[in-house]
Amino acid sequence: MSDRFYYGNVLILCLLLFSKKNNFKDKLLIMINFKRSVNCGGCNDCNMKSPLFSLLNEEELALVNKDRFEVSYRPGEMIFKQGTASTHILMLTSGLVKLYLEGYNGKNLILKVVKPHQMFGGRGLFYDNRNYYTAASLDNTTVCFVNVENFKKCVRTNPDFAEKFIEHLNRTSVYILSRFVDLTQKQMPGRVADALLYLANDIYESNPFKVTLSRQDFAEMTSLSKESFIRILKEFKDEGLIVMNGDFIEIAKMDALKKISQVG
Amino acid sequence: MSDRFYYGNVLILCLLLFSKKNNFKDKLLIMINFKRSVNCGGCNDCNMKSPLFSLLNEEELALVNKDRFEVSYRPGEMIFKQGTASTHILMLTSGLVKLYLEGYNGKNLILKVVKPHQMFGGRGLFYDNRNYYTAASLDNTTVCFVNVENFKKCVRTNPDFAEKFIEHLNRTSVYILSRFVDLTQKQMPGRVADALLYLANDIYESNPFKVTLSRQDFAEMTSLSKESFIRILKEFKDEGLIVMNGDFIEIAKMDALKKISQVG
DNA sequence: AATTTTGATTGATTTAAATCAATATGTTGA
DNA sequence: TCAACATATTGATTTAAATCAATCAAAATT
Repeated sequence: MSDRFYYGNVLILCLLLFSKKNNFKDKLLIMINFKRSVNCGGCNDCNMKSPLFSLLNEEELALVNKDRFEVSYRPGEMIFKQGTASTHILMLTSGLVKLYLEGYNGKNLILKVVKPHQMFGGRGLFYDNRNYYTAASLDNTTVCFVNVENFKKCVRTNPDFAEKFIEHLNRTSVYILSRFVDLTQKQMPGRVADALLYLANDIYESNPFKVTLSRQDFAEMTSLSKESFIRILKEFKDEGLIVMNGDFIEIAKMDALKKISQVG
Repeated sequence: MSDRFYYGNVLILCLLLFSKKNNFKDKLLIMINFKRSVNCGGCNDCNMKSPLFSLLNEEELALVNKDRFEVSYRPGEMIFKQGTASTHILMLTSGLVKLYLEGYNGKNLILKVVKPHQMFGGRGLFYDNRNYYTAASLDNTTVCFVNVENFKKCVRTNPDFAEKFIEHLNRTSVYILSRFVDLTQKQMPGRVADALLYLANDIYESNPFKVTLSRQDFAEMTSLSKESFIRILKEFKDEGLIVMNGDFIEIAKMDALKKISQVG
């Protein structure tokens, strides 16, 4: 655990001790007893960081915590595969994960990138408990596995939790719908612009940003061939829209790129 | 109301009077007091026909029934529009409805076709209560509008209902995901085959079937231009895969068409 | 019945993007 | 340090599908 991370935690602790929000004192007691790991301090971490898990009460939190476990992955490793049984809801503790559909002739389609403290998996929940996409690490990554049966119990006992979970499902769906239109109707420059804006603004939340995606990943994200993606990227570079430096990409003309994204 | 429909109802009534399933006697009492219309006998109809609404108890059913109303549409009429507030969950009582995304330059993308006793709307539920697609009638259609606040109350009070609703959301999502891959990876013949198989097997559930979709609708369903769709359809006809007669299409070689769908 | 309008069909042409092929650059491992 | 391999880039060519332009057929309107 880095020093920065440690001091950050201490700061949050102090702030919360003086606030009455979320029954902090009670939660503190549970926290001390929870299993801890390198990457998180038990479900209380999520309880504070995730708008979903913060809705659980002590008892529910303990239930979720009971069977949870963490796994680390190196870049490129698969976390779960499309078609297999969905036995856990996953929470990304650190790193970056890609969710993709395995299509025809070995062609994949990256649906979205997951960043820390976001949930994934569970699309088959209450349906047929299967995974409908594959998840793979893009980085050194740690993932927390929450038993799906325990999760389901919480959905049943806690209406706020159920509502928030439905919100999560719908938010993801709505995002996928927007990508659906983008990939079927925009042409190459618009789709490449979308991918760059998505990474800078939503995923890495910095500009310039260091990409851990391969060109192949980018291609699967924009539903283009690798070569076509590279060509458009080069055009953007030649036009001064972006600056590339090693693994870093900087969006130099944000407004111009947004315009390309909108025009399609 | 047609005679066939009437006798069908009487038959169901008799069968249920002798069964102990679903507290039928209690429900009968409510039924008599419920608002009735040409197309349905109040929410009890749904209570019997929909796997979702059949999970509601008397009280919840009465709540849902309180503010519900029915509207009829002629072919082509819009039911709700993408971007507007989602104030109701809708249940199709008769006819056929297309759900489509409004994309760029007036191009639409038909997500799915809804058939009677299926629910639609509510994708923005618990999220931002907006409609993320447009719904329009493909036929003479009647739709039952259920107040979204009443629906939400049922989700909170009835965990079985909540679970079934999540199942519905996930089932739809999973279908959309499969279409996502199909439309971005298959080429024209595969997509046209998909559309024909979908209509015959899932929507009209008959072969031959009478199409109420225009060529433009087909194009928006396959993400092709109208002309390209027509060309492939003609190819299929020339090859004897399908037989066309007026508004009717018959899939003559089901296995061959399925093969084309799979190959892409 | 004649006319206008709308939707469906067919053909010719253009365009976007994939594929194929070659080269370059970077990484890993002996 | 250099080979072996993977990944990235660039160029030439092909292909799939859109667009453009007519024509045809079927409704709707006068």
